[in-house]
Amino acid sequence: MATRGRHGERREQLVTAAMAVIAQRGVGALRTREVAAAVGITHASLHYHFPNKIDLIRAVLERALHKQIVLPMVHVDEKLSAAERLRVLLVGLARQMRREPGNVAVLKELHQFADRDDAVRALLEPGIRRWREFLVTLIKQGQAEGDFRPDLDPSATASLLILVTLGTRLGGSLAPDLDSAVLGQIARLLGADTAWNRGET
Amino acid sequence: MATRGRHGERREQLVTAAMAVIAQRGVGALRTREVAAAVGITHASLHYHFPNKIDLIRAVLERALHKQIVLPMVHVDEKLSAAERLRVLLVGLARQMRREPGNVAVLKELHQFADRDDAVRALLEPGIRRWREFLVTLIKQGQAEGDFRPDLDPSATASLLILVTLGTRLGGSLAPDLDSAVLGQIARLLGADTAWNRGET
Amino acid sequence: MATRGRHGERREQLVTAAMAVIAQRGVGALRTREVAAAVGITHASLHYHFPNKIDLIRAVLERALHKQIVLPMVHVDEKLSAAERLRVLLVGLARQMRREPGNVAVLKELHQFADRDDAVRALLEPGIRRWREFLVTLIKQGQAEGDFRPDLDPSATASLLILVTLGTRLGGSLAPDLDSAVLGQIARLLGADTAWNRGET
Amino acid sequence: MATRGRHGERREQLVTAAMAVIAQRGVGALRTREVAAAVGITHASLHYHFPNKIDLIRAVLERALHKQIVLPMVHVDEKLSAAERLRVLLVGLARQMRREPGNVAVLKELHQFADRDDAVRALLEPGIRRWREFLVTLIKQGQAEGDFRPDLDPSATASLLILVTLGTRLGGSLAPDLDSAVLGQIARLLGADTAWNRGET
DNA sequence: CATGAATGAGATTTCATTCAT
DNA sequence: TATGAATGAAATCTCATTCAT
Repeated sequence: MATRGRHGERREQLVTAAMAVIAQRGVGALRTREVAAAVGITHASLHYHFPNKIDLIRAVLERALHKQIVLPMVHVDEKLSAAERLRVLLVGLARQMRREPGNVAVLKELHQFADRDDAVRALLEPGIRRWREFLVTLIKQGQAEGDFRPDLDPSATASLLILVTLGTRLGGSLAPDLDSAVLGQIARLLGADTAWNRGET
Repeated sequence: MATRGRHGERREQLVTAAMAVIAQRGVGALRTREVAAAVGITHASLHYHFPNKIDLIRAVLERALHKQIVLPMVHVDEKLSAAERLRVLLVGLARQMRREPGNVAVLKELHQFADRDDAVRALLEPGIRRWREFLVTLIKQGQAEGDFRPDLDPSATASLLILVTLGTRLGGSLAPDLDSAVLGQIARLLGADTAWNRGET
Repeated sequence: MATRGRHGERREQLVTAAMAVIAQRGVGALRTREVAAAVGITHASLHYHFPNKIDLIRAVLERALHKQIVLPMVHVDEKLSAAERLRVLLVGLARQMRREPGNVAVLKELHQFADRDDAVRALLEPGIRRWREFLVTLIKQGQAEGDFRPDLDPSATASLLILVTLGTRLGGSLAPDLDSAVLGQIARLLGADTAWNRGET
Repeated sequence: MATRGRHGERREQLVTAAMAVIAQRGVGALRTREVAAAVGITHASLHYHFPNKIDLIRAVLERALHKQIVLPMVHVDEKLSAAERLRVLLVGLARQMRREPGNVAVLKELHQFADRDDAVRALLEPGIRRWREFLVTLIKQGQAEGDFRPDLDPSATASLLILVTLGTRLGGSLAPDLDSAVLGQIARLLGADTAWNRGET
């Protein structure tokens, strides 16, 4: 409220700067001074654009969420089979995490935040919910297409996959890589006797 | 190994108090004063037991790690089959996480910390490494005993399971529950045609 | 050069206040809170002008040095003979020290400091070096003008005079006064049979 | 009072340790903990030997004073001429300062202290007074023996020499060395036409 | 003589926030 | 929009000192 300047170029610069800091050193290390300085204004001026520090953080969250969850789901080629789309999705996720570690770090930080900030939580939750719904649909389709084992519980399997992505995203450098070996193993586990179970990654 | 003290009763009290704070409000909200007050001493006195705040944090980590990772691994009945031991382990983990959410929260916080504090990271890393080794062994045994699919890549599967536990642990309230549906699904995925795949959760 | 500020009025006030404290009770007794209060701001505000306590101390030193060493050298009447200029300089020094004991005390404190703070030392050293060069020149001129004994080693004599001034400045209340008896004695010692040795202080 | 243990070996060790710290880093950096640790006891135990920190400091002072002022005066060969004794004294002082910089540093620190601690001052003052008396006597003797200029004002000259020694002692690394050139110059200045003025250092 | 434990009284520094200009 | 100046409220850390054992 009363937060958004008209076209808000400065605002965007500030969000970008803040995101960089959060990615590298965590929300806990976010200093308004530093962010302001990064775009060439005083920390006093930052408060014109974001009355509170928390508003700045939320703006960062919005942006990160958009890039990491919304975009991937949108961009999968709709002509592929469900099994292939799942694979493409996971591979893409893994690749993007490798390419934009900053984004991941930001999300990680914000997950942490979500536990105690309801507003942040409210932003994060629907993202996960949609992700789950998407997976469930995908799994059912895959079963219908005969690519996935028919005895899969779509919901439980979606949970499983969500846990895997969360583990990857939040485990940081301590988590095992979501590399092709692991992705292949997932494929083989989910696959019906026919398709994935016959062989290739 | 830690910092001081033969008896170290006070030290333990302080660690307990600090753990509670971290669990409820995060490392970022840890205040030495508060911790000290919680056990009835001055913050100056706290510094007698822990010269630095970070030493206190590390002590908390050691404890949480011990309870959450070391103890579970130790307490599995060695007479069970590998498949059953894995299930027991996962069920136990899920149960303990439900029973001691504080511990989980602490670990979550400290995972975050690990990315930037090498000392903390050094404590966390071997825990994960041993957990992985344990899983790999278990999977191989399960395969030898005919309970797990022979085409499982033990290492990749271990990675997968680690990601799942990390996801559970770090996803917090946003992560899907590691409930019996999910555990059952895991069992069915890993199982050879014979054992787990024939039936019960 | 210092730290901040175009106007820097507050900065100057703070330096003045700090100088007073150092003069009366020593650098060791300098408290940012006290200095800030003396000019009517909070100690938090002081840190706006001087990020570190040490920056404040250095600013004090700069000022004291200027007043005590630079200014006196500048203000000697150039029309006098070298011998008379030396006497004027020493008399003036003695007088100023009597009039502004604060300044002396500050310099004394800072001399102490210089042994362990390179930045302070770097400020103090050129002052001494220029003082020495000035004395050497003066002595040579005095010799040329026939007022000083021709067998004086200008450098050694300069050292001697520096030691005397240092002794005066640093000896504090325990040092003998640099009074007219002593100044007269110096004059007589340096003088050629002609000039100073003939008489008055 | 009530400070001295019976034979006080520990006491001496503590004084030695404290002296080392003061010499290297100044009284301001003296920490009871450190001193205690240096002799292998706790800082709590130190307070058995020295109820107050200031008592420790005073003990250090007593020792330093004794070594630096009392001892040199005592050990000059009484068979020499006054002029030679003065030279021996100054040379010895310079040499000792070069050999035991720690002692000098301690004295320097304590001079500083003296300005604000009357007890310390009371210890330092008689040392200087006796030093002055000694010099006055020496100068008079030297005049009587025909080695010093008869027109020297013994008291003023003594002041001068005291200032020189103070300057040397307190100027620290910033002061000119009291080397043979300077000592020679002093000799030539004081010398009657006969003795020192004729030539050699 | 010595120690472990505790304490009081600070000291410096950090930082988001406010506000007049 | 932006800034300089100030502030409040903390937070961590230091250190001499005390005292029961």
